[in-house]
Amino acid sequence: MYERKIPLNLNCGLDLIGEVLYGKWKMRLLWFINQGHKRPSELQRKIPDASRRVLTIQLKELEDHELISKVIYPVVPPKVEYSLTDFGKTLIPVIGAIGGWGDEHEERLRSLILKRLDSKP
Amino acid sequence: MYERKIPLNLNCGLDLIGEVLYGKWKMRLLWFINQGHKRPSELQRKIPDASRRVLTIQLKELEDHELISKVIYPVVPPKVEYSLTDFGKTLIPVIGAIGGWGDEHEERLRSLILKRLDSKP
DNA sequence: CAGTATCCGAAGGGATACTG
DNA sequence: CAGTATCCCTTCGGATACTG
Repeated sequence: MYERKIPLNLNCGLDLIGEVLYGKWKMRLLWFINQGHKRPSELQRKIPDASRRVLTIQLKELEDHELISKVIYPVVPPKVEYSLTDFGKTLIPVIGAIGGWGDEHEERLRSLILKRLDSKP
Repeated sequence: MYERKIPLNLNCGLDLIGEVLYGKWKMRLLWFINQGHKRPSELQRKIPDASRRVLTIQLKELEDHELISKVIYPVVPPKVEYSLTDFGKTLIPVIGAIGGWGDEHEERLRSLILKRLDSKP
């Protein structure tokens, strides 16, 4: 049985959603899958900055958390498709709100983030 | 000048909001500050699982990102108060949506998270 | 095409003790 | 009360090469 070394907090909604959405590319994966980009190679093309390994890992986590489901077609070459579960679909408006806020304040955010990095260590 | 070793992605709203909200306790800090819990010791009491050091760091980051502002009263013992900026206030509905989704699916999430941890390594 | 194995560095965050 | 300084370990994610 797995034992986390760093304590897990599951006290409130913010903790809980953190557990399923943390991971650098997860929200984008959900977003693109929702838009109909279902195959791993497609997602990889949509998110070229991510390594294939990490995409696979995060897709697996999303699947374990029942936000997406996976269908493997027994053909050569292999074909795989992901789709949102009903549960996963309920998250889309939330991700929309998050991304919407980010888009709305895009320039300001970019400048604040870069300013902070410049003055850091 | 600071240089990130791990690439920074600032391509879309989801990246940008990630930069300012990543950090284990940041959303909760904003939430509690919004509810009128302004002093560090108060926040510490609200979030006992976090160490004082990390709270200080994350408060500083929120301040650098102009989501909160800090007032230091020149008294002994020291007194400090944080408040949301107008910019920070625009985030509250988003955090509400995030936490709301988490609360709404609380039981299911908790069980999924724990199940995944159990079967992990 | 999809996924796995290995290796490694970066960054987050916890504990503790300390200062003003 | 508020904040800082160390120290250290966990976890995340990147690069690359490989298998079915």
